[in-house]
Amino acid sequence: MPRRTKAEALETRNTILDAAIDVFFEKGVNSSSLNDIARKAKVTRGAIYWHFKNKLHIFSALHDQLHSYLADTIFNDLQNDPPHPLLQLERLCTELLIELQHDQNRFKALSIVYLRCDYSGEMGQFLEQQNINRQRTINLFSRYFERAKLHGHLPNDINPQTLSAALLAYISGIVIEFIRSHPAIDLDAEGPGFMRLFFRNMG
Amino acid sequence: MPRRTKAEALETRNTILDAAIDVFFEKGVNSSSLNDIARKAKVTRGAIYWHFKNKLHIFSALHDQLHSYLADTIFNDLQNDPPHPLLQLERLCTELLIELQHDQNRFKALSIVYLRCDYSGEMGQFLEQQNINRQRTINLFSRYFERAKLHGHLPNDINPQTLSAALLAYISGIVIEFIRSHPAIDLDAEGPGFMRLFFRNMG
DNA sequence: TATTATACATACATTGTTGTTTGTAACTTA
DNA sequence: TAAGTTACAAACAACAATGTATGTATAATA
Repeated sequence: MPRRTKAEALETRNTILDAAIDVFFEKGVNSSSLNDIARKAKVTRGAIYWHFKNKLHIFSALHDQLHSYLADTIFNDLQNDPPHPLLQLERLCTELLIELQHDQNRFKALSIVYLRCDYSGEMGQFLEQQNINRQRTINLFSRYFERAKLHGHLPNDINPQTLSAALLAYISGIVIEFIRSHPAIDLDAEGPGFMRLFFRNMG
Repeated sequence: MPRRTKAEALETRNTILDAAIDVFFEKGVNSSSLNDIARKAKVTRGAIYWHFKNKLHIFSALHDQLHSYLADTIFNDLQNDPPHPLLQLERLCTELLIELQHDQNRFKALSIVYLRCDYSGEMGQFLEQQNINRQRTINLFSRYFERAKLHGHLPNDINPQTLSAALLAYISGIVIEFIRSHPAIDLDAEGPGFMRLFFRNMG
């Protein structure tokens, strides 16, 4: 019995996005049909085509909402201007890892992005976006290391940009191995040790 | 003008596999049809269905041939029984990174595995295989670190298994970032620096 | 309150892909 | 050298998914 009010329509849109996450997580982005998503959301494909141009645009919406999170978290953490930037950064990274183990939605989202989609063809555009975000993250990490250098907590021969890129690679690696081998790795138990290893000879 | 001799048939099979790598790399595993592969290999789908049960079995053949490589390389390197295991391991990892930049086929294969396929459904079986290989690699890395400990090159409070897992995550992270951001990262230039960072506080 | 735009559901036409089946020329082997 | 088997090609049937077009009840609006 259409038609719905505007608020209800927005709700429908969110219902579709939530359903898409579940379906993408179960069947993979490519093998998920709009019918699958529609059934999960208990609407028809008509509703989906009303809110989104096609499956790519659904993924795009999910991708956007995922990708601001990391940068925002780091940016907020940087506002604290801590006296021990390295310790602060280590704690932040450790928390991010542990959080991943407990936040089911973030796990699903990252699992989709890293394991359940295929960035060929039109999906390639999202790689570019991920690279932009990657550079931003590296720059944010750098701020910690530059501060650490000012405090004399870091050897002079170390390049903050390189170190940041290394840290990002390290974290990405841990996250991806965690997801790929799930549930073989316990980030609650091993996460802090991993991060300690990276930071142990700096502070 | 069939039929071919046995040697020619094997050649056809390899032609199909080579074509599959190219097509998978271009269109992604999921979006590649057997017709695409057939055209690239200049055969018909009939030939493909003769040699392989379906697309999954083509991928399986590629996956197998890819996944023995890393373990073999490390295993061979271990035979040298070097006096400075840490330096040796650092060199090995650095070489692996640099090689990736120059070996087009390995790049394509890793790009397919990390970026151009979707491990949902039946493809999930390959994740299990990757985990087995992951454990094997960690165990091989551990051998280096245990030797280093014997030589007194490593602090006693460090667990070789954890360190190996960390190293693998680090390398995986670098490789994946390299592939995802291609061609933004130059492993010739940055690879050695990345590895030095990991090993600098040990030897 | 009449009208228009909205928020969908339903139905349809098209297409691409898959697995299978059938056909066939040539290699192999007894 | 004939029979059987192999290594494919070509044709077929069936489905599944997509995009679109149409229908429609209702909210918004003037």
